[in-house]
Formats: sequence, structure tokens, C-alpha cells
Amino acid sequence: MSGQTDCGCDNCHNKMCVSRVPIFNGLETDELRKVAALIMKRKYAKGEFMSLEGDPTDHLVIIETGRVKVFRYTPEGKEQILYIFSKGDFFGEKNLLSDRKSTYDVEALEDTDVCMIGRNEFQMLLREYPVIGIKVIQELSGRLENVENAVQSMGTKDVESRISGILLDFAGKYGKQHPRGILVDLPLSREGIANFIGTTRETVSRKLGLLQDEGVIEMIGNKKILVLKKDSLKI
Amino acid sequence: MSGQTDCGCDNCHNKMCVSRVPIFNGLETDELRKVAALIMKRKYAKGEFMSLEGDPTDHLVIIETGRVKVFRYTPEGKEQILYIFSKGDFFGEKNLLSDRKSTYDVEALEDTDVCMIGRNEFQMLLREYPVIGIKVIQELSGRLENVENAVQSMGTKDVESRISGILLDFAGKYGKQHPRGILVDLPLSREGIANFIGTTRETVSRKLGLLQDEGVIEMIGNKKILVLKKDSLKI
DNA sequence: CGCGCAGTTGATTAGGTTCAAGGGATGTGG
DNA sequence: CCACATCCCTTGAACCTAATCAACTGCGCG
Repeated sequence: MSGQTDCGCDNCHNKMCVSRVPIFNGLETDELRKVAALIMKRKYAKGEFMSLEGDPTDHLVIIETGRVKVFRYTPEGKEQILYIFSKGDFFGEKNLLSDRKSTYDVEALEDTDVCMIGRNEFQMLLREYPVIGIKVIQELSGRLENVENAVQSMGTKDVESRISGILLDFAGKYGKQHPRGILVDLPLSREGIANFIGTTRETVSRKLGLLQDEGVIEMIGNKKILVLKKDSLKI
Repeated sequence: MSGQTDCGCDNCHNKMCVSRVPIFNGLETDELRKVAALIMKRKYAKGEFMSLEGDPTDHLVIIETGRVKVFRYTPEGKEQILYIFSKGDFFGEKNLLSDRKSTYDVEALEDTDVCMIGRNEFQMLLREYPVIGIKVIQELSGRLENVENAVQSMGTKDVESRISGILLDFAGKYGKQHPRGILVDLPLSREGIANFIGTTRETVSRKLGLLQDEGVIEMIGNKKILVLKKDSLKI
């Protein structure tokens, strides 16, 4: 068994999972094995809530497959989506290092598999392998940059630019090559897109319609968009 | 000299500076001494640029006194302010752990003193004292939460609410008790506030005028605001 | 195949931007 | 310490983008 990359047992399988996660990239094979031993797995069905605002979450949750949306409600009931997370992304770190409660809801947009590490185990890992801390800092820096981009976009661009921006973003993350362009599997409904970029579902609908009229995109049902002229989406 | 908190020498002075910085809070006295030895000091005059977008900054910069604005320009020349940093805040960490360049400009809003740590020294510290990494993660988490709040605010609130929000924020950070309320020393001009919350200077002017008419605030010149009814600013 | 939810489209309104001009604060030099 | 020049702020009016309200359509799922 040892020496092989995957013998099929849980531990080997976890090791595979762990090795695909950015924050454990700097570790050696035997270190990965140790980390893998601490991992718990779990599945969530589409529509299931994985975490609620105010929860004293006590696990770091790493997405293995699937997509989730991370969002908050205002007191008036408006939803603001902050992130769409997929493979390799994690959440729950805030609660593990201080005693803060979750500041957002997390909902599975599709059936989703995750790896989880308990609070104590993660703290132990951080102390034993400082490189993990550095990786986490890098990941958080990247996430920070994303949110900073969102602030800039909302602060300085009109709705049309923001829609273009998010389409480009989705194309990069979820797009597949297609004879006529890039086929994007949308993670969100029109309303979801609206709640991501700070507008209304009607406006998203209208602006997508315009982009289609201009021949920039082609809507395929409500869940896919074919990006025909990626360059015309330039922000 | 040893045993005293401050003998006046550079090293002791640096130690003082270092001990006031959140990310070094978890360290013992003799560890602080080691950190202090790595510190370089520098002053910036009001209006001076401390970092430019695209710079391959190679120092972690920690504010000791003063206030700075962190911002970006869109290709069209619109300024978006991302943070106002003051005592204890730091920037430049992104570049120290990967090879990424700075993604924003930093300008001193007043005369500012900083402590700086070089790239290699900081990496060494992180490896030697994992607790520093944890503190950095906590700081970044806090910053992330701030920006997430900004996104939510811009995505779901009208300008009046955003102005109220930023006034509350400023009151908490820069406000002093005053017989009739909280006296806030504004770090930004009207245009600066506008570029922070994603609106125009005219609109900021109008909305502040309204708040003054309602007796919620009182403008004292252009650089101070007296918050009379803090509760009426509730978002 | 039909029901229900999501998306589209239209008409109206409102909040905020833009353009334009006038007023006041800040700080510098005499 | 006052006068002046500059920059910033304020105020007004017209315009425009996007929100809202409302009705209709059609996709997608059972």
C-alpha cells in the first residue's frame, strides 16, 4: 500500500483530496498523510445550507466538488452575495483563529462534497507547519483582492460594465471551449447575478438581452451562456 | 538599560513601536526585542506617495502615527478608495509572500511615521514565530470583513445610508467626546468621501447638508463634523 | 402535459449624475 | 494680522440610468 498514490482506502483518498487543496501545497508527501488523517468528509445536497450567519462554526471547510454561494442579508432582507466558491476554496477560517461567529450564510448551489478539519486540529497544523499559515495568508490575500475588485467595480462602474465583468469572471472559472466561443455554466439565476453585483433581476435581464442583440453572447436556456465575443466584454 | 521599558535608544524605541502593533501582540518581551532589531523607521510628509500600483514593494509597512489612504484608479481615471489606514494598520504583505506587485496606491493624508520590515526578515519571522502568521491571518480576516461590509453597503444601500455608515465608522475611529456629541476629525475631503463610497462630491455635499438640516450632525469648517445624534445615523 | 417559478418586457418614477455657477474656507505672503 | 488667491465646497437645473411596479411569457420539472 505505502508508496502507491491511491490504494483506495479512506486515508489515501483523503490524501488525494488534501493534495489538491492550495493551502496544503507546500507540504511533503508524509506531511500530507498526517493532514489527511485529520480530514472528515461530508456531502451537501443542492439547496442545503452549510453554515448560517451567527454560527460558531468550528471547522475549516474545503470544497472538493460543487459550487456554493456565500452571502448575507441586510436587515431589510436584501441578499448580497459575496463569493461563489468552488473546488479548492475554503471557508470558516475566521472562526477558527478567534472566537468570532460566522458573518455570512453559505448555501450549496449544487450537490457538493467537502473536506473538513476541526478547530483544534487546524490550530495544531498551523503551529506545526508555518508554511500552511503562509499559504492561508496568500489565499486570503487573493480573496481580499477579489473583494477589492468588487468594491471598485461597484463604486466606479455602471451596471453594464459590472455584468460584463462577472461574465468574464464566470467564463474564466466555469467556461469550456466551444466551437463558437466559451460555453459558461452559470452558477446563479438572474436574481442571483443581480444580488452579486448590486442591481435588480429586471436590469440583469435587460442588459443580457442587449448583449445578445449585439451578438456578444448567446443565451442557451436560462442556465448557460455562450460567450461569442469575449473581447467585447472588456471592462 | 535592560529591564527598563524605554532607555531612549533606537532599539528600545523600536520595541515600543513594535509592541503597539497587533500582529506582534502574541510575542514575549525578548522576542519583541529581536523583532525591534529588524525594524526600520521612516517618515512621510502629507501628500507624499508611499507606494504606487505596480510597485514590487519589498517591505511590510506598519503605520505608527498618521493616516494614509489606499486607493486605485480605473482605466478611465476614477479613484476608488479602499482603506483609510492609521496606527497599527499595515500594508505590503501581499508582495512579501508571493511575487505579486502592489495592486494599489498609498498616499499619506497627513505627516506619517512608519515602521518597516524587509521581505527576508519578515519571512524569517513568520517561520520562526508561527503566532505572527496567525495574527496576520486574523488581521487579514478583519480587513476582509471590512471590505465585505463595503460590498454589501454599495450593493444594497442608497447613498444616504452609505454616508451615515461612513460617518459612524469615522466617529468610531477618529471621534473624540465633546459636550454635544462626538467630534470627528475627517480624514478625507468631500470628494475623498465620495470616492470611498462610490458617489460624487456634489451628492456627498447635498446629503451632509440634509443631515445637518435634520440636526443629526453639525459641520465645523470642512474638516470636522460634530455628530449630535449618533443613533440617527443607524444604517 | 401542465403547473409553477424564473425570466422578460413595458411604463413610470425616483435617485443620483452631470454641467454650470457662485460662495466660503484655508493658508500663505506681505 | 489682514488681504488675497486658491481650492474646496455648495447650490441649482436638466438629464439619465436604473429601480419599481405590473403584466405577460416560457423554461424546466414533476
